[in-house]
Order: sequence, then C-alpha cells, then structure tokens
Amino acid sequence: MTHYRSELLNLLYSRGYIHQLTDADALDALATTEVVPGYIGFDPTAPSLHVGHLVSIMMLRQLQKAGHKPIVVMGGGTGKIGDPSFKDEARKLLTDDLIAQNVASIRRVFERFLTFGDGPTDAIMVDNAEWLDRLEYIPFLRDIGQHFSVNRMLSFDSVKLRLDREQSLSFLEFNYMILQAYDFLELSRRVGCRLQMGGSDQWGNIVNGVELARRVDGKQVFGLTTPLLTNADGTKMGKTVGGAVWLNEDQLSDFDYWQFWRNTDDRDVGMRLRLFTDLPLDEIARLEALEGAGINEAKKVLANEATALCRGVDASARAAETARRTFEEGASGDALPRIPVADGRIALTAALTAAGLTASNGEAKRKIGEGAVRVNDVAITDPGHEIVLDGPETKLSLGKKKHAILVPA
RNA sequence: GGACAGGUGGCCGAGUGGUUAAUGGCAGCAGACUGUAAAUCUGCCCGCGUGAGCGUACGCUGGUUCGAAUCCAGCCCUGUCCA
Repeated sequence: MTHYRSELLNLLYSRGYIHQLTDADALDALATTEVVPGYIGFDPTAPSLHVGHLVSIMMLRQLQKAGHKPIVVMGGGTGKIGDPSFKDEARKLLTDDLIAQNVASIRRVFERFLTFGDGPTDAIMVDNAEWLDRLEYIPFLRDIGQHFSVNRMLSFDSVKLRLDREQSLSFLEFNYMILQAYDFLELSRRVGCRLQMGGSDQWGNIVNGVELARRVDGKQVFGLTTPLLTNADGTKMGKTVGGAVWLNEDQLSDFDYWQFWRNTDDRDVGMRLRLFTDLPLDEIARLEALEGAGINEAKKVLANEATALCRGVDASARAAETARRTFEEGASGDALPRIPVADGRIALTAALTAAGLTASNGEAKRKIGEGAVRVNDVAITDPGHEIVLDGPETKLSLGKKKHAILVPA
C-alpha cells in the first residue's frame, strides 16, 4: 500500500522497521539522491547491549545496506543523566568510571553488524561526551534552552506518564531530552547527519532534535522510530533463562543466545526473521508459512541467522550442533558450559549451583524434589545425592533446557 | 520552612503489637501435556541445614515491650498543597 521511491524506505518499510516518520516524502526524496547519514544513540547503562537494542542495530545495518551512512552514538554524556522516557523512576546515577567501562565493552558488538571505515557509507562511532562534557551552562541555556518550551516538554508522553503517576522527575532527568536534541544538532553540524532513528519510546526526544535543528540552523532533519517490539503473548521481548538476552559473549553464551531465538513463539517467527536476519523476504514468507511442528525448521533458521550475525558463523554452527545433539539425540555438545569438579565427586546441589542452573542450594534441593534434575539423563530425587564422575563427561540437566557438563578438574 | 499523605520481598500491593518469612496479583522456575512453541492444569518461588531448627528481611538509627513491619522519637527520601 505504501510505496516509496528510495531503496532505504522500501527496505525498512517492507521489513517492518518503521513505526513513525517525521516527513516521509522529503526523506524518501533525499534518500534517492544522496547518501543519508543517520544515527542512533546508545546509552552505556550496562556492560552489554541486549536484544532490546537489536532492532536499532539492525536498522543501522539496513541503512548501510541501502547505501547510506550509519552513525553509532555512544551516550557517554547522556548516560550520566539517564533517560527518563517512560520510566517510572530515576535509575541510579552511574559513575564516570563505570560509564567508560561500559562504553568500551559495548562498542565491540557494532563491528559485527556494521562496516566501519573512512568511506562515504562506512559506519562511524562517536561519543556524545565529546561535546556534552564541555558545555557551559549559561551559553547553553541562551543558545539552546531558549528554543524549548517547558509547557511543551511537559506534554510529551514520555514524561507525562511519570508526572501523572505522581512520581518525581528530577531537573537532571528533565534535561535529558534537551541534551538528546542537542546531540542531533551537533551531529548535523559535525558530520552532516540528517536522520535520527530509535525505538518508539524515543519519539519525543527525536522530534525535539528535529525541531531544534530547524529553529537554530534552519535545516531539515528527519526522525524515524521502530515499533515497540512485543511478543505475541504481550510481554516485552528480550528475557530468557536468568535475565536479559545480552549481545556480548561474556554476558551470555553463544548457546543460550541461539536458544533464545530457537524458542521464539510461533506467531513471532515471521516478524523476527524480517527484523533480525538478512534473509530475502520471499524466503521468509516461505518459512513463516510452515505449519504445526514444521515451524520448528523456521525457528532453527532464525536462530542460525541471528546468532551468526551477532556471534559469528562458527559460533552459530557450534551452538546449533550442540542443540541438535542435546535435544534431538539426548547427547551433549561442546557449547554447553563445562564445570570442573575436584576429586571426582561433588554434591548434586553444589553442582547445580556451581553450574548456574540454580541460584542457591535451597533452590537446587527443591528442584531435585520436584523431579526436575537428571544426571546423565537419569532422574535423581534424593537431595543428598553425591555425583561421582565415572567418565570424562557427566551431563547435568535441570528441566529440558538447561544443561551443563561436569568434567574432572 | 509549614501542613498532609507515603516509603513492605524482582515489580505491584495487603498487613497496623504475638498464630507474619509476612494475604493476593504479576514476573520467574519446574512437573504434566507438546513441537526445545502457545494455551491449560499442578507444584515451587530469602539464605543455611537431610531435619527439628537457625540466620537475615518490611527507608535509616535509637527506644518502649516478654514480644514490633506494626507503638514512640529523631533522621533520610518521595508526592500533594501552602510559604
């Protein structure tokens, strides 16, 4: 129904990346004639990004594929403030040290998804601390602050919600949207950035930047948001066994990352294939049409493709092979966590906790009582059980999906 | 600065002197059923201990009491209104 002339918008639209767009026609026209530098900001609030950020990252990838220039903005400056958008309460302030560590740890992941370099469509990465840290209060208020109406800022849903719930919004946080708007202005001046993208919760922040650039520099820039990703069951996407689905290897194993995609709800398979893989649309159409147990094939393809993008082809293949052996043959694979055991014996409860399958001995005991624990696929129901290693590998399982391998120390 | 209302387990939210490790809901985990899906049903859901039990926990610090999340005092934080 919607037809764009530019490859960029066609690509984004057909794969389901677009939720809101500030001036579709003008951006469409621009993208057909010149390289559009577009940016997305990532605040370093944790040592790794998670799948919730993945749509944004993939969108930068699509931008590059369509012949434009992705700009990754690390929020080294804005991270010190904390984005209050749609949050119920202020997050605790991060120290400068921690932010620097997080920035360092996050930036690696982008190299998997984007091609960096000096060419016209090569990706670049900048840190907004570069300009935000240097701002002087009075000049900033006069140059930038004068363009913001508090009345209007208060009307944005992103903060209105907080106020309506009678929860405090500090002046510090209230300034976030001004700084993000200023980022856009600064990027447009420094690197000719014309487009800011982000999740739907960023719409208010983005629109502010678009307006600021128009008012201050008389320049038209564009904003685009992605739909809020929810699972078919209405929950927010991105949780798995034991927390968030991290993109960094050191936060979540390749195997668990692969498993996250493999366990996609039937109804979400098509959407995820479009957003998180590079597969052509007709291939996706074929895969998502599979019915009944056949849809599992599509889930495997999804897991393979998504894991390959983030963790590399080899890691993906290894995770897939481990999954195949673990689930289809009842054996085990080398991508499972390996736990060294001293002296060849260990209490079952201690082993479960050491392997991270349970959080405490008490939980381990309960799970044993529930009949959820197996050693080498033999169910154990005695909480006092001690495992004696009698081979190079002993498989420890909690439920059907969580496994670890005990090996002699 | 003043008046009023609040601060409870990952979240929401009961509880207002003992039977409260603290009702209920959500989230989470496991079992059954399945397709490593969804839905449904069942169990679990602070830590240590096989267990009786012990230790911690209801903003913080003290106090009253045989006994406090519950009463008192001071402090910190949040909201609303007033200055």
